Amino acid sequence: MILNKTTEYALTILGFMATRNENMYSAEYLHQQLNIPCRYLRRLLTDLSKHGFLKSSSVRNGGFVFAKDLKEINLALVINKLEGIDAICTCILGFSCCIVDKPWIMHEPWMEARSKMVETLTNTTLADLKEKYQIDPIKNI
Amino acid sequence: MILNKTTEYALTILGFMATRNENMYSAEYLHQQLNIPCRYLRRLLTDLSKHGFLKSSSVRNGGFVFAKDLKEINLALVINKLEGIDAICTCILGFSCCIVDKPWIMHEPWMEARSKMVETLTNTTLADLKEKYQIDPIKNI
DNA sequence: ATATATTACTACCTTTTTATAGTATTTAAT
DNA sequence: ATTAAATACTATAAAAAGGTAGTAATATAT
Repeated sequence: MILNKTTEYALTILGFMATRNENMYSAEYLHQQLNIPCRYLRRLLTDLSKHGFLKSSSVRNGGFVFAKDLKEINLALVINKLEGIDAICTCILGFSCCIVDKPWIMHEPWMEARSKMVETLTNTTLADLKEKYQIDPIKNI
Repeated sequence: MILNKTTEYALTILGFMATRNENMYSAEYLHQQLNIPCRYLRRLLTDLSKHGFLKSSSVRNGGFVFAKDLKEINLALVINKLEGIDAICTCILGFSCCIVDKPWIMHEPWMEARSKMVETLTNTTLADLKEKYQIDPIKNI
């Protein structure tokens, strides 16, 4: 009931980028700012590009920028892409031992709890975070 | 944002036990019914006893029964005991990279989403599940 | 054209989680 | 006292997640 590290990193990266006004973020820069293991961070940035959140330019002074409008990226979307919630589960509703004709006893309370969480996460976009937490690039710490 | 297997197993076991009317559940019986790896299940049952949810009797015709009233066991409690949510986090609020004077940008939306989930899970006890899903021991499948 | 600052790919290592195996312990029924 | 049906303990194996290293690819500034 907690995010895994990879997802935590991804949210940290996207949240950081969303609340600054740089026009390009290199892996090296993000590594310095966010204290995420360097090589793992790079791999994750590539993944975030493949997932369509970022686009990369591997050129001098290159790095990563958002591939779409911040309004279009909500937190549930990021979590789903990274944790593959839809893909992993044999049961469309979330649990391996939960099958259609003999559902898991915990199915209903769990899904109720989970859907409330997902609702909140879906309603929060990176644009919302930017609005709330934007950091002035001049006194950028 | 998904439960780990161990927690899933634990909820499955406790939910199963809560909705039947046997007076004793052996590891072997639970294994047959729930399709959880046998040896792992046994260890988990011991853990659930140590956590105070069950009590065991290692005697002929022994097994496991609840150690307390079903009303006193809510789902958040089980999850917390198994996933050690309180213990793991250096930040009291849930994230390793989130420190008091420089909180994680995602802190607020994540905590809001999470607390809604926890609220629902806290409000669901095994007694509620029993009431809703109790299975007649005669036609017990 | 070349050098350079960057990302991309692939293989591998480490740590954590999940699962198994062997043996010891418990205690009621006999 | 012995047997037997159960759990308890400890070590280890297998699988998954997290992290590292080396090298290739990209394409612009020079």
